[in-house]
Amino acid sequence: MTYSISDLANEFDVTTRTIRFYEEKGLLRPRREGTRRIYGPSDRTRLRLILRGKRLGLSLDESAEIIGLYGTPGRNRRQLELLLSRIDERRAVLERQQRDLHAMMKELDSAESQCRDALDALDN
Amino acid sequence: MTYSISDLANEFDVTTRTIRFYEEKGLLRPRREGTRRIYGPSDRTRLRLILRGKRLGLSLDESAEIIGLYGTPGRNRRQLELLLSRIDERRAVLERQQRDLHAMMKELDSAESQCRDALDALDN
DNA sequence: GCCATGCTTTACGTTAACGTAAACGTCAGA
DNA sequence: TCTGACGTTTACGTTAACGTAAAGCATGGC
Repeated sequence: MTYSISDLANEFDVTTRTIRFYEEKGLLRPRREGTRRIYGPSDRTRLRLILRGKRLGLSLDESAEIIGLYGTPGRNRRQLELLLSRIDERRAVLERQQRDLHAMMKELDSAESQCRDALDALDN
Repeated sequence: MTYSISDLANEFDVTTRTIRFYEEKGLLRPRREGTRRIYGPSDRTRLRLILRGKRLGLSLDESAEIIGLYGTPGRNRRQLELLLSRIDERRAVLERQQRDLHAMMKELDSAESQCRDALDALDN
């Protein structure tokens, strides 16, 4: 399965400019057919991961780093241990986000309750 | 309880410039004592909410909007219903973030497993 | 009286993540 | 043959969220 740049742009609802920008930043490396970019399934996956990172508020560099964590398990012990600690760091951030998310959810719930109460009061 | 600008800056680990910037953007409204800014508990809370928003990847405008959702339950039915729909929109975003967060967590878990396996293999 | 500390305003600088426009190649279809 | 849809590179523009001076007021301690 291969994709053109606008295939991906349409599927993920971004502009082609955005996709080229990600390539410029080293996040994507499509092969070329002449001058045209040809994206394979792995490119598509990387794009998915980048955009997921964005929705979580990550910078492109951060997304790049995280994507780098999946994949090459490294060679020597030092590298592996460093990798493990990076993973832990990331997890800590995600766990904090989870708590923040829950807190914000609760506040939305309470705001909705108040809102519904006010509406009920209007209905008398 | 009141706070100076550097009290808050220290507590939340941001610069005073950041706090003044938030005020400039209308997100904070400390009272003044002469020319000095004096922050009360509610200002402190707002700052907490803003920074929580940031950790979730929200822009300052988005945080401002969300903070606006808590508080004034609005007057008429139209306003209340509009408020409810805003709340629903926000909740939808948070739910998506929750899914994204879970997915990324799982991938980190799997990366860690692979990493540990590789370490075990080195230990023979 | 003087100096350090902390506050103030004003203003220009910086970075990330694209948007936007210009100018050009290529290829299938009328 | 020419037009329109799609692709390319190059390059300058834009917005958000601060950073970084510069210059000045106030005040408490030595």
